[in-house]
This record gives sequence, C-alpha cells and structure tokens, in this order.
Amino acid sequence: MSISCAPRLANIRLLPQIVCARLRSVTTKKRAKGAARTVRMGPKPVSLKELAERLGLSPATVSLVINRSPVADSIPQDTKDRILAAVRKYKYRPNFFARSLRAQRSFTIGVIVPEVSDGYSASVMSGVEDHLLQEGYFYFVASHRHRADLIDEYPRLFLERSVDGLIAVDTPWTVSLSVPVVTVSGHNQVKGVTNIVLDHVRAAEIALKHLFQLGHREVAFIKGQEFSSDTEVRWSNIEKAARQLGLAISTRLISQLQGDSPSPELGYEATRKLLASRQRFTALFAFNDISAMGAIRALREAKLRVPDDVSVVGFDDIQSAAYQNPALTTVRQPLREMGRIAAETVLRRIRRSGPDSQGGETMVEPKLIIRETTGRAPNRVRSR
Amino acid sequence: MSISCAPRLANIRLLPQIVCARLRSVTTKKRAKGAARTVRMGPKPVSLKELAERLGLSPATVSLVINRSPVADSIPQDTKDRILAAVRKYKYRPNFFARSLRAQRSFTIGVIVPEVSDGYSASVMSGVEDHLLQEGYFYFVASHRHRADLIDEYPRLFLERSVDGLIAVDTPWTVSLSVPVVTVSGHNQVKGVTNIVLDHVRAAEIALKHLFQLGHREVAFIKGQEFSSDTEVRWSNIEKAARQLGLAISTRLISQLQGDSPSPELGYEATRKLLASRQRFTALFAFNDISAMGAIRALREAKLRVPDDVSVVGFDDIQSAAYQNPALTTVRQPLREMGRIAAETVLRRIRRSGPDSQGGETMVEPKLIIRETTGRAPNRVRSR
DNA sequence: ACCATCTACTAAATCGGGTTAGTACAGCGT
DNA sequence: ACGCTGTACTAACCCGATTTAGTAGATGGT
Repeated sequence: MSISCAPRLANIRLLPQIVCARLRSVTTKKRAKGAARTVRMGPKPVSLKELAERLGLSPATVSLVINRSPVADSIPQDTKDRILAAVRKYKYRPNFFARSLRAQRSFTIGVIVPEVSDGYSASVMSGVEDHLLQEGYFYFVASHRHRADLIDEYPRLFLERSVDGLIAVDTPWTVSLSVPVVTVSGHNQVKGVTNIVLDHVRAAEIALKHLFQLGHREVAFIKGQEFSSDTEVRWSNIEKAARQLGLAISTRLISQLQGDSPSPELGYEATRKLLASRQRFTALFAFNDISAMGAIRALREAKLRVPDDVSVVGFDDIQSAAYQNPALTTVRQPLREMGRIAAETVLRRIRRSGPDSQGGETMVEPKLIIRETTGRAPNRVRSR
Repeated sequence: MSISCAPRLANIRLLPQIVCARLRSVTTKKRAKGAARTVRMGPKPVSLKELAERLGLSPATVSLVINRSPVADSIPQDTKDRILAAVRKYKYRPNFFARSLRAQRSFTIGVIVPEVSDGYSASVMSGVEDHLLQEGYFYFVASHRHRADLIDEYPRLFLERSVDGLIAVDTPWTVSLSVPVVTVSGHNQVKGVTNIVLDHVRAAEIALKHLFQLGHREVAFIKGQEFSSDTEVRWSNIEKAARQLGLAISTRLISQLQGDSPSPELGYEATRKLLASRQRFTALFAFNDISAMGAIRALREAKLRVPDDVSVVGFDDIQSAAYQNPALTTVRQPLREMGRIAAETVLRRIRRSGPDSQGGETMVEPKLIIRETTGRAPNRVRSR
C-alpha cells in the first residue's frame, strides 16, 4: 500500500493498447453524409478473473504484471508478454469501482461554481478541465446559484462520492475538509484550503491609473453583491489605489449590484441610480464585465456616449467583453489559467497528501485590456 | 436484484437525517467577516460492518432494513427503529464505490461538449445539471474541442468509469453504445441514440419571414462550419423557407465560417468576404449569435449602420445576445430546456433500461426574439 | 546430503455493501 | 409429540481488483 496508485493509472493511460478498449467490430463504411459508422459495443467487459482463467494463471499474477508491481520482478518476461498480449486481445479494462474501492481513490475532483452557464465560471472550468483530463482525472460540477444550503450540501455530496479533492470557484468557503480544497477567488484563510487569487492591489492600480491618466477625476463605481467572494477585496483595493493617486471618491458615486441574476440588468439598475444622483462623472469602473455592459446601456439611454462622455472599465475580461460594440476596456483576470493552476494545485496536494495542509495563497497578475470604452475625459466645460 | 436501485437512492436522498452526514463538530462562531466557521470533518466514516457490530446485529440485517428490502418485513418495528436511530447517530453513509460495484450502476452521466466555456454548451449544461442533480445523479464533463480523436476517446473513458448514460451536445455522433445516449442538436439516426433537436423548419421560417416582412429581399447568409452538427439542417431549411417565401438566395451572398475559434472573429471574416463581393444586401442571417456579433463589427467598419442599413439576425440567443449594443435579434433555441429534456430522457431510458433502444427524436420549438438589430429594409434608391 | 536462496507463482484477505438461501426458535394445532 | 407456519435473524457468497504472506520446486554451495 505504500506505493501510490497514480503512476499505475498513468501507466495504463499511457499504454494505447490498453486505453483503446471496448470498441468492437468497427465497420467503417464510406461514411456517407449523416450515415452512421456502425460501431458496436462488446457485450462483455472481461474481468480479471476471466482473463486469468483463460491464461491458466491466477488473478493475482495477472494483476501484479499489469500493474507493474515490483513483486512481479521475478516473473519471466515470457509470461509477462503472454499476459500483456491477452490484455490486448480481450481488451481488458480494470473495473473502475473495484479499483477505487480498494485504493480509496476516485481520480475525481468536485468543482463547485455559482452557475455553470456563467462566463466567469465557465472560463475557469475550461482551465480546470484542461489539466485534470490530461492527468487522468475527471470532475463533477455543481452550481450552487448562491443558495447557502447548496453551498453546504454539494461539498458533502461530493465527499460522499469520494472525490479526491475539491475546487470552489467564486464561492465563499469556510470549512476545512478531509480532502484538499482549492478556491479560485476565495479570500478566507481556512486550514487546508489553498486560494488562487488575482493580485487585486495591482488590478485596482492599473485600472484607476489608466482612467486617471486619461484625465478622469470624477469616477463612479459599481460594487459587487455581498455574496460574491471578490466584492470586498476589489473594493478595498480600489479605495487604496484611489488614495495613492489622490483621486477622491464621492460616496454619491458608489453604487452596488443588487440581486442574483447573471444578467447585465443589475449593472443597468446600478447605473440608473448613479445617474439619478445627478452628480457628474466622466468614468465608471464596474464590478465586472457583465455589469459594465448593463452600465453602457443605461448610459446610452441617458444619451451619454461611451467613451466620449463617459469611459467605462469592466473587470474579468470574459469572452463576450471583446465582442461588445464598442469593445469593452477591462481588467483581465487570467481565468482559464487560474483554473489550470487550481487543478495543478489540487493534484499536487493530493499526491503528496499528508499533513501539509497549510493552505496558502497563489497570486496571478491582472492585465489591463484597453479596448474602446475608455477615452480622454471630456472637457469640464460641458455640463449635464 | 429485481428492484432497481434508484428508489433506494431516492429514499436516502430524501431522508435529511441521512443526507446530512459527515460534518461534525459545527462550531458556528458569530461569523465575523471573513473568519471561518470552524467545521471539521469526522475522521471516520462508519462502515456497515461497524454499525452492525455496535448494534449487535449482522451487517445483512442492517443492510436490509436500511434499504427497505421486502425481506425485512418480518423484522419488528422496534429493531428497525434501533437501526435507523444508529444510522443517524453514527451518520452512516454507504460507501459509494462498494454500492456501485455491486449494483453496476454509478448514478453518473457523462456529458461531452465542444467546449465548456462556450455559451451554447454552458447553457445546455445548466439545464442538464438542473435535472440530474435533482435526481441524485452527478455528471462528468469533457470538452473535445472538435478533435476527432477526443470525440472518440472521451466516450470510451466515460464508459470505463461506468457512466449510466451519456449526453453529447453539438457533437457529431455516430456510434451505438451499451448505455443510453442522448444528443442535443445531433442529427444522425443512430440506434440507441435519442436526439433532442430544434424544429429547424420553423426556425428558418420565422427568421426569414421576419426579414421578408420588413421588406428585405436581398439577404446574405453565414453558414456554419462543416464540423458543427447543426450546419446542414439549418442551411437546408433556410433554402426551403426561402423558396416558400419566394426569396431568391444569391450564391454570392453565402459565406461560411472557417476555423475553430469560439470567437466572433470568424463571423467578422465571413462578413468581410460578403462585403468584398460588392453585392448589395440589406439583411444578414448569421449562423449563430457569436458570428452575428462579428458580422456587426465588420458592417460597422464598412460604415454600415445596424439596423438602418443592414439588419442582422443571429441564432441561439446565448446570454450575451441580449447584452449587445444594439441588442441582437435572434432565433432562440431553448438551450437550457433542451439540456433539461436531454437529462430527463437519459434518466428515463436508464430506468426502463431494456432493448427499447430505438432512439428517436424530440423536437423543441424555436422562438424569434426581436431586439434591435433588425428594422425595415432601407430604400432601394440608396446604393453602395 | 542438507540448508539456503531464488524463481514463479498462488491462496486468501481486503475494500464495503447487497442478496439469497437458510437456520433457530416460538407458538399453534392436533 | 409431531409437524407446520411464522418470526427474526444470519452465514456466506457476490461484485472486481489489489496485496500480503506464503508455498512449491529448482538451483547452488559446502
């Protein structure tokens, strides 16, 4: 039991002859348009016992050889070859549950996100998936939609399924579990939890500096909802960066997203409030890209041109940010990379699993993506 | 073995006292900002054997009672209560692998999509997840990114993990498997595969009719890539609908998406080609919303206003379609609903698993969402 | 001739739960 | 006193793979 299972699985994964099992009788027709290649599944997955029987050996021997156990060193190459040949011939694939049951490992990670169909989560998942599948892991996904009960229950359900680790994306995380947990944009210090976070100091800095250098002195802000794990850090760093630049923040120019919809509607509403305050502003720093889109719509309706009258900066750089008209200037979080790092981190922690569960934090750098929604501040003369 | 496992799992899922297992020692502090609730995991999941031992009963008895087996009818209520009480007390949860190993069921579905982070797939997944989790199933996701080898391999990997069924989203599907397969927007007739598809006849009809009624007679088209499972049906139905309306389609006004990027870039390029043909058109029907976005950008660059000079209709109604400026008129596919139907269908087929593997097709209705990118055709006088 | 050492395997236990075919005993009728 | 019917359980096997502790038999050294 001292040898971890991973290398073995890896071995098997790397042996193409073992990997490509199960498909039988591949009748490739000329592949007429829309006509199916007829591929049928063999009705019988061979078990280790059956395989051994056909070979006139015991299951133990076969298992030892297949898994390249050091105990099998004494077995002559001849026999090994016979076994390997049979494996290929009968397309033997070890039963996953039996194996997991024995090894107490599932090679599965649980991923919990606010909502799969949200661009932010989806981008992170994309990175997570990249790395996990490559390493022979699969993952479960569950969307909690900000329901506290689900945020509680899903990790439990995951554990019940014996996931080897857990990744929580943009989800407030407060519990220590018996398996490694990695959060993406989680900001709580919890034992056994590693947080992958953006360098928010820098993020606030580059965004505000950009606006400042364009001459903006009256900047409005949209804060995130209370439940978003990023709201607090982003805001406190904006305040800090503003102070350093000598940029005054008017309390009347601070709005906040209300509600749980993943649509720009919220940003639209928040911006309407800003406009209703009748206090002039020449730039708007939104909580994220989605709300920035809503903001732009509200501004347009108020007959304000973007960026001529008001510059808008988003946050995240989700895919559709670039597709906007005008294309959105935004602070890019390398979401996909963060997902990848999260995946790497869980796997690393799973592998050298031990009491090294200190948790910790990994920081990634933001990047200002200047597109078309920011421009020079308009002349002070013009009034609204 | 005659009784399926599902009701039992359902039972367990419905018993809150059993569901909320594993979390121990919940020390809820006043929940100071950012301070973690200290929740620790119990180090010891109790096994059936241990539980039985504590009760002075055999594992068999306990198992029978917990699973409400008819064999347990003869066991006095008294004993049953004792067992159930112990289950709660020790927070017993059956080991998932052991159970799956025995039952040959995993309560897991494999979902294969072109790319998780793509809005189309994500919306479908959202619906899939809704239903699956509700029914006590989990799902694996894998993105093939249009690589033929992965489209081949992932289903295999899924089967290796003993998924009970498989959902393929916007993925050409040609094989029969030993488990139920449901596709979303798959158009091949394959034995054992159920396709959930949009009523494409109607979709083409409502879109073209809309344009026709607005006075458009010169309509350009962007076809999808070869690899997309929808390209063919959409196009053939457009041709049909055009014929019925008496709308001539100029071959010079047909462009096609090239390449595999999930960005509007492709639509942009396709539209540039359209423009380069120098043939006038007053409306453009894009293959999907993403390409419509790129198209709008290209049109703008060519100094054409949308919708004043050229109307644009997208397809899918992905989330960001509504957020565009101007908001995109598009043919809505009820993607989330399609996902949900797909999930319902796999589960139904899993449950009455038998040789009813006829496959078949379920159709859902499209809906024209008229927003801001379509308007009356400009006067013929104006020339370009 | 005898023990030590290798070689080439295998029996049996284990992971944790589900299931079938019984068993042991009580009570009842005759 | 004998069988019969229930009641209240349990032994033992099963799922499929992994792993430990061995066991036969051959070879070698002295």
